[in-house]
Amino acid sequence: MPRTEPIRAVRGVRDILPRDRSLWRAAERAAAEVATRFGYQEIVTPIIERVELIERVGEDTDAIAKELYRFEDRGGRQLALRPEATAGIVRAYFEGGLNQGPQPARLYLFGPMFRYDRPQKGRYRQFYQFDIEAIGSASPALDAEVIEIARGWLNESGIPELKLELNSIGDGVCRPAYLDRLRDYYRPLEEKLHPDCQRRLETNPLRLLDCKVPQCQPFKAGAPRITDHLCEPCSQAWTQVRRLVESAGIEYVHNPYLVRGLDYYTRTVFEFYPAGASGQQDALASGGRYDGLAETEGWPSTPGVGFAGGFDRVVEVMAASGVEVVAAPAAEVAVLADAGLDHEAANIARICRAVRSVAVDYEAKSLAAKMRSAAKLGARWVVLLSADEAARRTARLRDMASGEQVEVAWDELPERLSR
RNA sequence: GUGGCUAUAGCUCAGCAUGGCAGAGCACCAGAUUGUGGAUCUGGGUGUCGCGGGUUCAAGUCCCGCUAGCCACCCCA
Repeated sequence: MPRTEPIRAVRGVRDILPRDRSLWRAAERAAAEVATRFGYQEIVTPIIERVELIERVGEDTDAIAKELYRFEDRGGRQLALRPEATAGIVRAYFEGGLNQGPQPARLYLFGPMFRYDRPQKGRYRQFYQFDIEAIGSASPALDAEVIEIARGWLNESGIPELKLELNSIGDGVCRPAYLDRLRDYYRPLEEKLHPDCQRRLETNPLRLLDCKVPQCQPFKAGAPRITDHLCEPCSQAWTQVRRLVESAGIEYVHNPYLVRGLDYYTRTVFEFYPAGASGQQDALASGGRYDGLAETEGWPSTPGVGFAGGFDRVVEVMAASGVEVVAAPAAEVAVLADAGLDHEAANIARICRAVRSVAVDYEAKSLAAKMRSAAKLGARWVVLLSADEAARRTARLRDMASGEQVEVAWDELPERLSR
């Protein structure tokens, strides 16, 4: 028999198997419950979008240049697998007329996102996010609200110890003037910066602040802080957000180096880390305000705020912190019939399914082997059937915990199983 | 996109330095058990040694290329 290489999964993707699924489900349930409690409704948007939608909002960034999962469809359209949810949700907000309903539109979404980079631990080409967006309001109260939702989700997922970092990056009014100050500060130091940062100095000076290269670190402390140079509206919003977060009982640290690289981000930015996290790579959820995004997409200027949280990493942290979800057995009842009684076994299973989950073992194996399988399945009961009993329309019901076994008429099985 | 490490049974891995019969544990199957379980004992190997090429009398082992995985960098919209 000729053999070929078995077909394996595509590079950088993975399966979530039944044994892991219960933990994922717990994280998803926590997300949906918290979102619902805050009046957010679920939205589902396509995982494919026009490449312009993604490129428009992330032009020039490495992320788009190198990591966008893009392709051409059969009609020659340039498409991308979405790398994040916000751009698509904002598009749907206008296309679906949510801009004409009560504002803000409070929305949440679960789903896979894609990035085309080299896989490593915790970074897959297909990964899963929980996304929250409040679109159509500039109120700082919503910044605090989405922060509270993020914390609520992580807490209810079983991650109580969190670190919240918070910052404001101003807006189109005050940021340009601040960026000039930042450039003025860094220009004399240019030669001491590493090459990427020398380039950033002119192209994207905010990025200088969250550079992680050791040689650039000494200069950060003396750099001007944007929170000291906010315009009046931004400054008031910054004060409000902090006050609201505090009154929600949420501890945070102001990290003046927390930034976003793209112009449409405004004011609030935040990230949640697990308590012990040191590096920048461990953010469980990150978000902020994006008052310039709708306009970037070509829609009417509309404010919005939200966050995205990664299930892959959250589930990892849950497992590491000992969160355990009792997995339900695949079937509560296993039906084991002698050879040739498949019909009768299926009938009995159908009867029992009125009250319990039931799986039939149709394999041609010894009874001992079938009992072994039933035990491993976690079945609480086993229904045994021989030809004699089938003729009488009875079966033996065995309680796997006690080992008690009684002969029962088929019709009485549901009653006995529901005790 | 860059660098390092790795690839042998369904899974985890040993064997490779110094080329010479394809191995272990777990899992799985069967039996002990005149049909009844997760424990125990006994038996069973289920394999293109990732793929392709090269060196050699001989390659799982040495060399080259490719693919994939892991780790880190870049980046994380």
